[in-house]
Amino acid sequence: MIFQIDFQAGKPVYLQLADQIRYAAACGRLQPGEALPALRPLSEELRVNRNTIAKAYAELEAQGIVETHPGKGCFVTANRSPFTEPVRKSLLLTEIDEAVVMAHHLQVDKETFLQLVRERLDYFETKLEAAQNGK
Amino acid sequence: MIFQIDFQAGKPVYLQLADQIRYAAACGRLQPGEALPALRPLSEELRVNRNTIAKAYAELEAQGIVETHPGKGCFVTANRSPFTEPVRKSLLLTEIDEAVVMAHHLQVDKETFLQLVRERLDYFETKLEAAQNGK
DNA sequence: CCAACTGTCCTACTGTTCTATAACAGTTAT
DNA sequence: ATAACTGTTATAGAACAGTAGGACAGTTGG
Repeated sequence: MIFQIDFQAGKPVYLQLADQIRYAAACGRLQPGEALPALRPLSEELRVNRNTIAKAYAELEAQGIVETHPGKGCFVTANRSPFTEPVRKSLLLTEIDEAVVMAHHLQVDKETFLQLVRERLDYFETKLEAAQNGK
Repeated sequence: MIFQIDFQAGKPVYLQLADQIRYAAACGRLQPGEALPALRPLSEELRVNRNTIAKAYAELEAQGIVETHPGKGCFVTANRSPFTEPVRKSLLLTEIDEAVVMAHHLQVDKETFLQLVRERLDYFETKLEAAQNGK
């Protein structure tokens, strides 16, 4: 379990960490029910304050990706979003539009873009299956 | 030309504005060569400081979407990214992965996701063609 | 030239992020 | 019970990002 923080990236450390955990959960490297590293050990490993780790975990809890239990730890949840169906669809469309708009400005054509999306979907699917069979 | 700022969104105003202009350029509502609103009039209309508008324009200039000329104004550029091909592909993959990861946590399956992406691509394509024929 | 417009620069205030520290409360194994 | 873990809360301070207003410099049309 190793996370990589870039202190010169401009992006807040707690968001970098939250992104990486969210990513790991999506590709099965972190399984539902699995415990995240405790605040203090991880804060030492990443050379970051405890509160910064706690803020990342709080961020993920707000998104329904982990649950924290005082005294026990922070655990990856089984997949369930705290948002209603219309809200989830709206959130996802916003994210998709950002990618589509970026593709336009980077002059990536429609078919190339769709091919990239398929590749990434397959990649995550493969990773997920491998992680589930492995355990 | 009307932009909509949400002061309670948590997202910085200058980024909200940059996003909307980038979006408008991608769907042809803003054409290459067209001038953006001047700093002061737009800052009055949106009830924000001139410098906030200027920061949004600077953000877009760094992404190669607009060019500003002191004394003249800020203009939408013909489509050309300031980044090299590998950098552009990496930027786009990061954006795509964010959407794919979000789809996973929102429990949107692969086929539904792909269908949403196709819909949005078609939507932008249609908008772009309509804008180009209209002018 | 000059008035009215354009964007730019500098300074200041505010909120956020991160750090650091301390004290607190729940859980677990001994 | 106690020791050693877990996360939580509160506080303070430094560094930085976001926003704002005044003064400045380039451009344009009368």
